[in-house]
Amino acid sequence: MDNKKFYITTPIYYPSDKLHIGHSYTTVACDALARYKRAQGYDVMFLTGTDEHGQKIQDKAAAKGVTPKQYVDEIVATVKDLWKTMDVSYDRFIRTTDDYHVKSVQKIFTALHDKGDIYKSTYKGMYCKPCESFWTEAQLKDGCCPDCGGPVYEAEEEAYFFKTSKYADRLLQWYEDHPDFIQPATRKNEMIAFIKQGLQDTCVSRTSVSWGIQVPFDPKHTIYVWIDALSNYITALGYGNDTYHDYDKYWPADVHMVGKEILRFHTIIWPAMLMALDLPLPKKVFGHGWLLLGGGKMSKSKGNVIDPVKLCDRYGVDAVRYFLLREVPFGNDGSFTNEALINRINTDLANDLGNLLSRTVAMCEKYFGGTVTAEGRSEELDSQLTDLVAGLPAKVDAAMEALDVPQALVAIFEVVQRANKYIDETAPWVLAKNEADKPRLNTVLYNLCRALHSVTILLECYLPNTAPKMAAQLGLTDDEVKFDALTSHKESYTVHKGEALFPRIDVKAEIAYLEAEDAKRKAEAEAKAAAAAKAEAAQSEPAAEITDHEAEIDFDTFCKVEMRVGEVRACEAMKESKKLLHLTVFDGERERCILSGIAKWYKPEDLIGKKVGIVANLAPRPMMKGKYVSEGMIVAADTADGGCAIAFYPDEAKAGSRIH
RNA sequence: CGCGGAGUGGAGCAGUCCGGUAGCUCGUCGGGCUCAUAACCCGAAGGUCGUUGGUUCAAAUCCAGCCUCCGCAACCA
Repeated sequence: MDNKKFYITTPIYYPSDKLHIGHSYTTVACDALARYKRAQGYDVMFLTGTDEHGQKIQDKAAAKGVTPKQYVDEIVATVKDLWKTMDVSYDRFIRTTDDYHVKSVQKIFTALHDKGDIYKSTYKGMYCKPCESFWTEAQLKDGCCPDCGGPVYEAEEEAYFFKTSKYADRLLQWYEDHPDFIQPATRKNEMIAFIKQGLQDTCVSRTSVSWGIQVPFDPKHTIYVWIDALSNYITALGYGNDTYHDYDKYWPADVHMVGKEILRFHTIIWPAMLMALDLPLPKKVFGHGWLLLGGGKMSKSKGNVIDPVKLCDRYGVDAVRYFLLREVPFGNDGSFTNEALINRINTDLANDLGNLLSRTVAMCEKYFGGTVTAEGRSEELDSQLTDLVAGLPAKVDAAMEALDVPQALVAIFEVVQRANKYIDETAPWVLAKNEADKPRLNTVLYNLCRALHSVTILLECYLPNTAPKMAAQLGLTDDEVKFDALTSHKESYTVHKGEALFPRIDVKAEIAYLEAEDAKRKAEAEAKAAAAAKAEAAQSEPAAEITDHEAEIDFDTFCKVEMRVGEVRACEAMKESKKLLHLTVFDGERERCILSGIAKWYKPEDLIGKKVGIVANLAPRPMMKGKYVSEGMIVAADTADGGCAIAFYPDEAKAGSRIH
């Protein structure tokens, strides 16, 4: 037993805000796996933590008037509280601001640089001046800075790059040699496809962000997320530092549990980094699905986050844990609804499990004063229950080995349901009426206790609060709730009736209550947003709202911009893009093709025949990998809601007229 | 033709690789029981398996085309 180790990690979470139920989902799943392995006698290291650097936190802190460290300290405290509330049994909590991590990351960065796998180049991206931030195209919101909504322009800065591309072949080979490396298998194909379409080297430093770890040999550079965050999995074990000394014992990790959105980084960049460092790769990376809300991903910007603390307060930690572990299918997305949560609690926990314990214990007390024994009279029927119970540990184990936590719970509740049926089949209340049937009655109740005994042991991993309550009612000792007891024989059970495990929830009343709460919350959020908008509007009457002033230009420079009236001769939606309209505009001389990102706000028929302003001397720009060339720009104003409004010219303005 | 996923009774899903009476959970309806948290157990109704065509004795399953939805990528000069 002493050599068996199990190292499991959650992602490190970004503490720019309080965590939501999605984070709880990942962490609780890891907790169940960690508890399970511990119960099996493994030496477990369960790591979680926070990824605390970066622009966004710097901004949030500034907005609040505190230092970034003060800001994250506060959030991290709530994160730790949450895990305490949810009974998450992590062994270690790493913060990327911890000194030892910072030093280790600098060592790793230097080592990669010395090896030639990190080189200096320039980073090109979209830059927002007021925010001093680079954004990727994907991060932009309607072509503007996602933070301030202002315009962005192409810019470049000096940056260090990691040679991810160098490892493409080795990665593919690794996947082939280790078919279980990426879980679930369907995602593996995505990763392979992604690599095959050509890997880019990864930008690993920024000069425009200061809240982060300095590049030791080039202090104006800050190490950008990847090397800082991903390496937490080894620095937390003591790699590159003297704070911990567990690297040899636990690395490589058995499982990195991650959301599907970051699976790519964990199966491509991270392994490539490890290859570059000549370190072993983790055994498995599991990309779980999302807990969707209203069909979409939970996100703070949508205001549709569920606060796990509130749920735990109202329904109990184990109920929430059960829902998370059971409801989201293995590797797929699941959805969170109040109804689903309450149904799960009522059906599985209250009706099936809680009630089974309640009726079993009640009968033991009523008919035998609390003690039932292994003696008695068995019948053929019994094996249908007892065989299922005997086979349960193996089923749970198979599911847990495959990281399929929901399946493990399914197996356990199969036994619970079979036990309920067994009561119906044997009708103990009928047996109780006849003294001659007492031995039979004893056996029936003993079998039920035995079934509940096994269920109690196994459930500890998933419902750490409930299992001890069950053990108390079943009169189990500490030794008897260990995994060894799954296969051992117990002579007798002496039970003690206790409180209901899970009180049944009145569904209608509860839903009504929750809907009222939701409405209240929404109204508050709207009122707040409205007030904020109003305040901003009031404040910004003259100029404050305008953040994109350009440097003053002289008249000649202005004249260089050739704006003319153009007549839209044709306009069509593009099948290749949801955002672009394909316009054919007559500029007085010829028809030109202009692609404009206005499809969201204008239909083709709104524009055909209209006269619009165009920038006529803008350099033609190839778009969509050169499939189209856009020869100009439609003049339009931004609107408050992020949309745009095109200025239409009256008919008197002829196509080709200069606009000044 | 950018990559990928999905379309199965009212809802959510399995089954598709390896063709052969369409299954699970919840919901609905009917019945049984009274030990138990108005819980438990049994039964029924409800689906031309997105669509069109093909292969086959036989297709949810294999092949081809089409439609719709969802990610990612690209894209708002």
